[in-house]
Amino acid sequence: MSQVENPRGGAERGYHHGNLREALVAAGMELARTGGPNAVVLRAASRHAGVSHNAVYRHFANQEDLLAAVAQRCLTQLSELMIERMERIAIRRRVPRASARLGAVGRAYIDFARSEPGWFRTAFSSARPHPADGPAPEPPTSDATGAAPVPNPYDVLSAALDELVEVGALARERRNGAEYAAWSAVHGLSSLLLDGPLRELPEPEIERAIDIVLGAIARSLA
Amino acid sequence: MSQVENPRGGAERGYHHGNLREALVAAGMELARTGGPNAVVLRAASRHAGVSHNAVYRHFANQEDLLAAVAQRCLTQLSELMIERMERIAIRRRVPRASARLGAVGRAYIDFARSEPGWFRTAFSSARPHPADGPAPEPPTSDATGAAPVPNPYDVLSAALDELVEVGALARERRNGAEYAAWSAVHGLSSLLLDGPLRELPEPEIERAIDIVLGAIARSLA
DNA sequence: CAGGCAATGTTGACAGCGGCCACATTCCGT
DNA sequence: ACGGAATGTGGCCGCTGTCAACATTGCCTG
Repeated sequence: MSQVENPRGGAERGYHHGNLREALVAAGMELARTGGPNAVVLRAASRHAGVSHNAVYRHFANQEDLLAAVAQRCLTQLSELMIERMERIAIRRRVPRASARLGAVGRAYIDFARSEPGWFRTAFSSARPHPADGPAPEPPTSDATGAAPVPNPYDVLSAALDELVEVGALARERRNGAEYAAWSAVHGLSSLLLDGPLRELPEPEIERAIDIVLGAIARSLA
Repeated sequence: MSQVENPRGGAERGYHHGNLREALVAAGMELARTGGPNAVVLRAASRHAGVSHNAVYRHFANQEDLLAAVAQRCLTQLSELMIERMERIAIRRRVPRASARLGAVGRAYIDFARSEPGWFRTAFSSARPHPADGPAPEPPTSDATGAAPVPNPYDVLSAALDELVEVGALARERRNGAEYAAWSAVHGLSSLLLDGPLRELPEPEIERAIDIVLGAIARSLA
């Protein structure tokens, strides 16, 4: 199931797991994916990692701490989808491209919520960001693993808005605080579609709602 | 603690509680108020109602069912605050009044989330609306208690938008789907302020964010 | 008015969970 | 080589949700 292996590479292991922390987070991600934050359960995660239930406490203070690490990873997943979708936009003229990139970011946010509801709910399950999950554990490394430390949805959205300003499609005095409006709208729609009264909307009506909300964002920035 | 009494009015009771279902929902509301949906626990609720833990199953199918009833009541609480704040607006000229009423509805939504975070989280905790908690139990009553059967946040918001149209402040072709945009914005901001990265914003910045979001809603409707 | 049935509440049991404790094993620096 | 630090194990407790069996009461019917 889990792609996390111990350093020796094989499935067998000695007394020590070798990569337990990562394995536990990965197990937590699987649990969260289908069951949301409430499914991120210590004993299930440890079973999944093939380890005794108390081994968890060598890497996390308690269940909430593990959940926070999983939530952090869910946020990263969301950010990565946003970045990927944004970079896929291929328009040459700068102004429409900047607008399209902002729209793609918003769409990605909503699509992520709808295609990975468990992860989305977990990402915003009220857990504080996990302190020891942000920067890479080894600062002196030549960081060949990747430049982005920990992508954050807020930063991705901000970048898209900054681009709108650079291009001249958004007045600079409107820029200040624009994240609040745009982010609230896409996040709110996502939440309402998952857990709110919009939960039972038929598919075409959902598409209409998405278009309306994204359109309202664009109009409020214009 | 609980204001729910059995029919005989006294604290003592016989074998039957007399009003257990209501007492359990009230107990669930107390639990949800401080601890959110995860705190709505069968055994705690039954203890609170002074009843054996299995008595719950005579009124609710399982814990999720009780939680759904509590969530429904949380939604009602939210709606009532929205209505109260909306009706408090005292402006004579129709157009600014309609705008102010819509703004009051949005403010009420956000204020509710911030002043009763446990209830707000519970209201949107993914539980389906409880079937047997909607219409009043006694339809043949002369309904002196109130005309609104079960106030719904969506309906309150819709009414405010309808008023904008009647007054001429909102073009009729813009009315369609306007709930999605307005509701998403206030709901999203509320969620982000409670459980999202906006959680740690200082108070004045929070006020600024609220003003920005409400302003963006008004502008997107204009 | 009496009997009986349905509604309601109780007791007991079980498995799963989070969190402690003491103990076992292994890794690594000296 | 050795000894402490890091890591993993097993046992235990109280809590929870849920089931099954039983007890009590309200109320309808005859």
